[in-house]
This record gives sequence, C-alpha cells and structure tokens, in this order.
Amino acid sequence: MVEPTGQSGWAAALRTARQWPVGNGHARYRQRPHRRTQRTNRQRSAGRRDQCTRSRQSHRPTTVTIFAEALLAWFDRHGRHDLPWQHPRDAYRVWLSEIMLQQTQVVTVIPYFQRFIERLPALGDLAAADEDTVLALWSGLGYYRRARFLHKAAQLCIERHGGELPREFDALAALPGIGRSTAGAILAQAHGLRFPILDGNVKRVLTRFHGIAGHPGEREVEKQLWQRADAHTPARRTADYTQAIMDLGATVCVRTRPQCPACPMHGECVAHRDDLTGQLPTPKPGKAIPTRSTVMLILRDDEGRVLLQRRGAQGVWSGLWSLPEAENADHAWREAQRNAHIDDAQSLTPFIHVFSHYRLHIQPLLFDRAAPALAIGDNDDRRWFALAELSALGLPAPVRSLLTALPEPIEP
DNA sequence: AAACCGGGGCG
DNA sequence: CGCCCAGGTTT
Repeated sequence: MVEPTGQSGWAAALRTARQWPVGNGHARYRQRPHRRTQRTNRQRSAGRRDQCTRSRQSHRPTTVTIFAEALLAWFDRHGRHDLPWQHPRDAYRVWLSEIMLQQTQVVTVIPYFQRFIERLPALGDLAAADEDTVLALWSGLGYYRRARFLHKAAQLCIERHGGELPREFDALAALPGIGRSTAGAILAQAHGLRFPILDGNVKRVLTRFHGIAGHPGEREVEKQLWQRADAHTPARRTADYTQAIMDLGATVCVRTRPQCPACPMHGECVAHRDDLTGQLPTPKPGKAIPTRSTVMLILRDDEGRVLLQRRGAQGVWSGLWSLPEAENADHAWREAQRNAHIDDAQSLTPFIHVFSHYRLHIQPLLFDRAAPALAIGDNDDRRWFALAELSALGLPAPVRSLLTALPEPIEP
C-alpha cells in the first residue's frame, strides 16, 4: 500500500479546500468557509495523523470532514438529485434500487425501477405478490436469483419485522440478498444513519484517493477499504454523502479515463498525484493457471516444405493446421522417425503461449533434410506444405510466427 | 473477450 | 471463517 500524503499534504488539503476558483464548480464551497459545528464519534477516534494536525491547528477542520465536505459540495452542484428512488427516499425504494444497481447501471435501472414500483409500490405488495409477477417485473435485468432474494426478504419482513424493513443493521443484514454494504446503504439513505457503504464505485474512489494497492477482493485490502469508508462517512448529511460518493465513482472517478480535473478531491488524491489512476484499483489477479509443455516438431524436407497435420475436433486449436507434437524430446524423435528419414535435429528457442486456462511451454525441434516416409502419404489431415502455402491455412498464431521465423536450412 | 461485483455458499 | 463462484452486461 502506498501511504497517503504526510502532514504537509494535509495542510495543503486545507488550503486546497479553501482555494478552489470560482467557475470550477466549487464556488459554493469556497464562499462558505468551514465552521466545525460538532465533533462526530468518527472525528474523536480519528487516526494519529489527524491528531497531529489537530494539535497544531486545533481550530481547523479535520481531513475527515474535508473529504466529506468537498464531496458534498460537489454533490450539491454535480450529483444526481432526480433519481426516482430519491423521491420519496424510503427504505423499500432504496432497497429495491440498491439491489437493481448491484447488477446494472443507473440509466438501465430507472425504467425497471419505475415499472416495479408502480406495480408493487410498497413492501407489503412485494411480499404478497407471487414469484412469477416478481420475476416478470425483473425480466431483462438478469441475475434473477436476486429477485428471488428480494421477494423472500419481503416475506420475512412481514413475518419477523411487522411488515417493515428493520432499522437495525444486524436484522437488515440477516435478510437474504442484503449484506454489509446494502444494509449500510439502506440505513444511510433511508434513515440518515451513519453507516458506511462499500460498493464498486466507492472501492474505486478509495483505492485511488489513498493509493491502496492490491486487489479489492483480497481480505486485507477490503478491510482497509471498509476502515477508510467508515472514517470518511460524516454524521451529518449521511444520505447525501452516500449518494455523492457513488455518483463520483459513477461519473468522475470512472474506471478508464477518470475525469480528475472535475474531482473535488483530486488535490489530495494519491493516485492522481502519482499518476496511478491507470493502475488502481489493482485488477483481479489472473488466477493461477497451470503450465503445460509440448514439443513441436518441424520436419522440413530438402525443398523447404514442412509437415503439418490438422488438429482434431476436441481441445484447443480444433480444426486448425498445426505442427506434429510430442510430450518430450524422446517421443519427438520417435514421432519424427515415423514420418520421415531424418538425421539431425536442432532445438529452437522455447517460448510460452498463454491461453485463458493454461499456459503452454513450447519447445520447437527442427528436423532438417527430412525425407518424407513413403508409407505415410499426404491426406486431408496431414500434408507437406511449402512455406508460401501457409498464408492460406488456418494456423494457430504461435505456430504461424514460429514457421515464418525459421532459420535457413544448413547445407550438408 | 475480459472485467465487473456484493452476497451466498461451500470447504 | 475465508475463499470462490454465479450471472449478464459493459469496455
């Protein structure tokens, strides 16, 4: 993990927060110097660095509030305030929107949300609906399992919680399809309670802002992200803040080509400072894939023709023309002798070809001056080809490059 | 053609 | 309790 800026950086944050120019979308913030009204629990328990800053400049706002304040100021001007689940912003509507948004972008969700809420306007309607109705309203969104969870959870609310979504975090997160982040989003958005969220947008914003490397799926990384998410979440305007950080991730701090100049936090963003937005968040590591190895036989006759065979219908490169293969050098010699009279071989530089599910270590063996065995003639699946003919054949890319870069035959 | 993503489920 | 996967769509 890359550590965020030191103390001088925090001082800079304070300056930055106060000096955004008019016309850059931050005028409102600039015109309203920060006055700390109350200290939240979070501010009280803020980290060491924070305390250093405060002890030196105890009248200044903490960086915790800087992040939230800057974001809220941005949200007031540039955030989305007209989303259908914001008016009214009740728990049922927030919940439905959160589940839909887990799998689909806002613009796609809106018409589905409206149709759903029109047909099943309250939690009781959802609980009472039959599953076919729910799935029909969901159809086109995909991930139908989540619609079933939604339906099931509504019925559980009737059974356990008097027909309402519970306001207690644990009870909420115990419902199917609602985990820590969705429970937090519902409590924050619908009830203004101070709970953090950590969806994909927030993960992107936080890994960049704090320069947190490592795939967010890793336990340690995710733990850090929740800590940061919690630390930044303000006690006041929590609902707006939650919407704001999601909006920022969705519209400014996007995965490719983020719009850093439009970001209210770019002055303190580690990824922006160190030009790491392209590397953060760290992409999912390609899962460990096995390495297999093969020997590819290049049998070349006096006229420069090479022996190719068509691959079977199964496995990789099915139906393509390719070189004969063997599992090791011994087998390669035996296979070569079956096909031709040969007297020497040279190992060419081995290389690795990567497939989605394994990597293939290829050892090319060149047998020059091969005299085709008469017993095994050309047929539909096996032929000696002149190099000039190769361009008309379907060849695997590594085989093609191998054959086009063959060394000149050594004269006897 | 891969990345994406909160939560469920499995080991 | 922690790791892995499902499931359509987007980049």
